[in-house]
Amino acid sequence: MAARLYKEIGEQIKQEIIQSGLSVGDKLPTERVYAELFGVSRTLVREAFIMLEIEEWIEVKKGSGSYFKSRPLEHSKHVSDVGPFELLQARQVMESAIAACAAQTVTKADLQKLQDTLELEEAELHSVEKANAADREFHLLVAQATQNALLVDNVRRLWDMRDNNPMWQQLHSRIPESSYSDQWLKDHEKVLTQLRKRDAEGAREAMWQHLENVKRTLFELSDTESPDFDGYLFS
Amino acid sequence: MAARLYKEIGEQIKQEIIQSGLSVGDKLPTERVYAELFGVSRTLVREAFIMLEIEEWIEVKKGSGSYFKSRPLEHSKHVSDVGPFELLQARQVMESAIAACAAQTVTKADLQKLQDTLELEEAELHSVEKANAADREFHLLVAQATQNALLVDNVRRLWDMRDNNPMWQQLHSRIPESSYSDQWLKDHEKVLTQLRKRDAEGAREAMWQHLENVKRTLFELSDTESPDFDGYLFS
DNA sequence: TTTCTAAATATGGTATGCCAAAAATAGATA
DNA sequence: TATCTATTTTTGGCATACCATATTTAGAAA
Repeated sequence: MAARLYKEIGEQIKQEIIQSGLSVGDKLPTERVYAELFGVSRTLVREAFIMLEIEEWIEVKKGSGSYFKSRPLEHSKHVSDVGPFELLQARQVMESAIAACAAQTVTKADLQKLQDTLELEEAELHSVEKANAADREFHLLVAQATQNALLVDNVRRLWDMRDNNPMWQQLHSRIPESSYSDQWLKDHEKVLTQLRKRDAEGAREAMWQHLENVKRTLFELSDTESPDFDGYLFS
Repeated sequence: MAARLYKEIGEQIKQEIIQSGLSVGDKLPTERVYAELFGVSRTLVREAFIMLEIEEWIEVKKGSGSYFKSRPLEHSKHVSDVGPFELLQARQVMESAIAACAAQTVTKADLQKLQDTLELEEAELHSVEKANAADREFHLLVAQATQNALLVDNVRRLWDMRDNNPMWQQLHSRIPESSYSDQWLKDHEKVLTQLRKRDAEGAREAMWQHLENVKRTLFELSDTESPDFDGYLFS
């Protein structure tokens, strides 16, 4: 069976690292040692090392050796494992809180950028791609107004998941045909208005309502035209 | 200069993929083609392909070829790049919103688990390791009560960052000596009480206040004992 | 013409060998 | 003895060559 032999070797080496009680910074056995240990060529061990290096388990130094770097964070849930509804709910919870936070830290420069993006959205309504890009940009700008890189990072992650989710792409392609775009634009305007007022609760409510509208739109689309989404939306 | 040549080649191939307008599922040029194109051996291209495979850009099929899989999510901010204060602020914004959400979806089973964990925290106050683990468990359980895997995932990510952050470890090691632990325990009890009442705003406020207390504690510790943290906390 | 089969080809998989940089060692020198 | 230097050894970097499997092609049979 064993397609991807280097991966198996890489996993075995991970186990070795753990079981041998290696500490961060410690030197690993050399490629040649592992090659002999596993009875394969050094090439394969080297490929396994590259895998571990990409996954940030080890650091490889020419002429010196390879060193245990860290036991990296667990892998996050995979993009395709999450349904659009679950994703939107997460966005609603997070982004509304972020909007409230942003209302207290937003600068004039931030507000200007948001205004520009809003106008861009309006101008690009006819283009699915560009309107979507501007939409994403607007939400990211709100997060950036918090001055907190981790919050920005989380919003970006959620949007990346959305844009990479095949189910979303299918649904999203139908949206611009409808009149929803206008509603979303008004929603964004409301968010911006509350941010201008530095009204935390107002911004929270505006963002919450916006995503509530998006959820409803998504639900109507999936309900009327694609009954095959049943059970998946709520996964 | 260029240690890790395979990484450079991998990055160049990524650019090629983007610029050539390749769609998901499309076949990539063969390893041999890239080898000739870049004027290197196939071995290096193969190593670059392994990198792209680990990063989920491509899928490699023996005898057939390599195929564009997806343009994966951008790498998140690295653990060590973020200061404890920024991390806590992110947790405060997110976890308070999550607590509010959880108040509306929490089950009796969830409440029982939270209660058990709370008792465990109380019993393990003397052990830094175990108290910390129970602390983490409590916050994760709150997130799990939302029934939303993405929210759980985000909380877990933030805690992973905390536990892997060297600066936090340094600060954290001093905390159990103090009386703060008692305060945190009471905070957790308040959160649980609000969840029992299914009071969203109450839960939000309780969690917010809890993390406000943590922030204050951290600030006092870093202020009084470690002036060298200046400028880093607010990065 | 269509379809099935076998040979040829294309493509990734693995192994071996030599190169270059770093580290360790031995010896000279103060 | 201590320290600097030259040399050897260790270790990863890269290339070439051959193997195994999937795909394609050519040709025979229906």
